[in-house]
Amino acid sequence: MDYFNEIGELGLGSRLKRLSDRLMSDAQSVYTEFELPIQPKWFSLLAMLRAKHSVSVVDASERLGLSQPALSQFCRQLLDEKLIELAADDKDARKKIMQLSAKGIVVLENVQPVWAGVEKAAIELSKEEGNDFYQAVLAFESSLSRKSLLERTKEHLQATKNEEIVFLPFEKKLSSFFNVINTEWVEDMFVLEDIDKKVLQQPEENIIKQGGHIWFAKHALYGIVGTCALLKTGEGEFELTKMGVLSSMRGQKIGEKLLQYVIEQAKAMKVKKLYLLTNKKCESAIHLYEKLGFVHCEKIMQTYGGHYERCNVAMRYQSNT
Amino acid sequence: MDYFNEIGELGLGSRLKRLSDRLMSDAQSVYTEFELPIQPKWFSLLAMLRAKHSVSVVDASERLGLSQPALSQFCRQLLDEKLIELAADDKDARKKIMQLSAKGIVVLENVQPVWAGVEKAAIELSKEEGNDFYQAVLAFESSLSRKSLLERTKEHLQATKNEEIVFLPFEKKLSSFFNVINTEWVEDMFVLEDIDKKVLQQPEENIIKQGGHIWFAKHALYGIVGTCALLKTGEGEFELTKMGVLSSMRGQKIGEKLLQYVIEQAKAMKVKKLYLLTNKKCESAIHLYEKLGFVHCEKIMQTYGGHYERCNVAMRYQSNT
DNA sequence: ATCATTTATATAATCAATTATGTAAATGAT
DNA sequence: ATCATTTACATAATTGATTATATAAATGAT
Repeated sequence: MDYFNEIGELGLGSRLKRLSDRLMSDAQSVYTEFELPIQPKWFSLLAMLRAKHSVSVVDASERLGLSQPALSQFCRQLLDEKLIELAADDKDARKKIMQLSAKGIVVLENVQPVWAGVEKAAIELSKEEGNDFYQAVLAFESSLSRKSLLERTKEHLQATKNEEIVFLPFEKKLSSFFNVINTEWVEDMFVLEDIDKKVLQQPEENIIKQGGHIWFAKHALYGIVGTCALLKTGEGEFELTKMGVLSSMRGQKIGEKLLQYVIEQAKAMKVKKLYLLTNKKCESAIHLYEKLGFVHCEKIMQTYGGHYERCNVAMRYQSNT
Repeated sequence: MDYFNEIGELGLGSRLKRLSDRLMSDAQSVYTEFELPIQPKWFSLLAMLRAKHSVSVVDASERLGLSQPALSQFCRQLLDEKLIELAADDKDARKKIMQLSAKGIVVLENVQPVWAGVEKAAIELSKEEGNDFYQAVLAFESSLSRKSLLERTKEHLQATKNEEIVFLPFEKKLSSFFNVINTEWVEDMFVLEDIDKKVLQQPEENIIKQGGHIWFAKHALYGIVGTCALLKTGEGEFELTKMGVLSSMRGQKIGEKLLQYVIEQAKAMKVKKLYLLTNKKCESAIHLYEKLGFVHCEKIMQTYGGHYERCNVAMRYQSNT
């Protein structure tokens, strides 16, 4: 079964690639079948030389929409086959003017009937289902040259790009995000321990069902890009933990907005004690905690510091209102 | 200026290639612009994994219309990026079942909005000129799968393939054929001498204007494939010379038909003496001459043999009627 | 059960294009 | 007139796919 039917217009590029490969390979077979002494890749250049008599390398590359090195190579190959000859330009000594040799003229004349057959077949194919595929291609190309796919895509996405971050509460289907976003930064700074894996892989069991909370930061364009949890460690006592932002999205204040949101939620829930345990290596995080109202606290360290191997910093939220 | 507009449907394959390259490169730019951590070439596989959950390598290659090694490589690359995981098949230990990893699921979710933007842009582009380009592509694909371009081309050419050879008298625009066809075999057997070049490059001056004749054999499918000249060397005296058939067309009795035709023409012109000068190396040609009524002749050798450096065989046509 | 054939995947070699870069000639601003 | 920039082309390195081929597992005929 053909999967491209299921992804629709989104797969148009790959689909066209497949289509053109099919046509090109059929053309290749025609050349083989009728033992024509030319390669299909030369086709457009040879057709042009037949009609226009002479072109320079760069000129041809522009007209055919191929790179200059590609034409430079065709030129050499056709020279080897003696199908073309080079002439100098009167005004510009850098230019190489390609033109058909006597042999080239003869070969092309003789290839003509086969090309005519391919053309008839292509026209038949193009018109078979009522509409004219060839005309549709021309129309599509002209739409494309008015405004490229990239520009159009950007326009469609621009609107969403600057939308605010929104925050979502835990849902089962978001579990993977909690795991992946945290795994990324923990592995980056420490070694992922078994206790980490357990919590990250089963956040529902280990956080939510224990009375804790998890939130996610969602960007309109990039989806879920950050997460943060509150682990319940006693009545009205919560440890802020597993806060992370995708590395590709850092530097956009997403962490700050997320932390702010979590603090607001904690306040709304009338949390009595909000604290966190971390490590000196996490400098930028600590800087952020300090900025939003967490203060270093020896008492917290003594009470909870032992829970984690890598803990050497403990902070408590100090409401400044 | 775009040369493809001038060659029409014949250039459809190359044109579609260019079009798909443009779309793919735009897609590439979208990925770069929005810093998505996936490569465009993975797109169709990832889209499939997102929808279908799991596929084997060969299964995916068939559904996507790519080769198995291509999918095998995508599989490795996606494994390196940790976007997929491999599972074993219960029944077949050879199979590798690909499925998205937790990271893969997260990345794909986050890529989703961008894909949606590309899709919107593609739909817009496809429908901009009234008709629906996407639908036209589907229709074209279905026509193609009913009967390929190759099959259709063969059908169109089959009719002409078995048509008879026809013979044409000299025309200025056919000069190149006289030159190229003869140059090919002469260079193959001997060294092309200055006298050869002169006659071949200017057949009108050196043969026609001297009262001689040139004919060409034309194949319906392959065009001009053979040529032969009668050089006037006296009143009612003609030397049969410069007879050649394109090497790619040998073994199809074209030489025989051509020689037969030239002999008929000579008879119709009431030629008194028809002879030829050649070299022992040209065995198959000599065999043909003998078959059609030429006999070895010492007198011809003495009279005309000195004209050519490489002449060591002389023959005269002996009408057998 | 055994052996030949087929199937699933991997690896190597190849191909047709690209991008990046270098060289020489032409252009154009000072 | 001179020098920096641009243009035309060539060459090297790279990419993204292919075809050809090898290996191991499964299938199926005897």
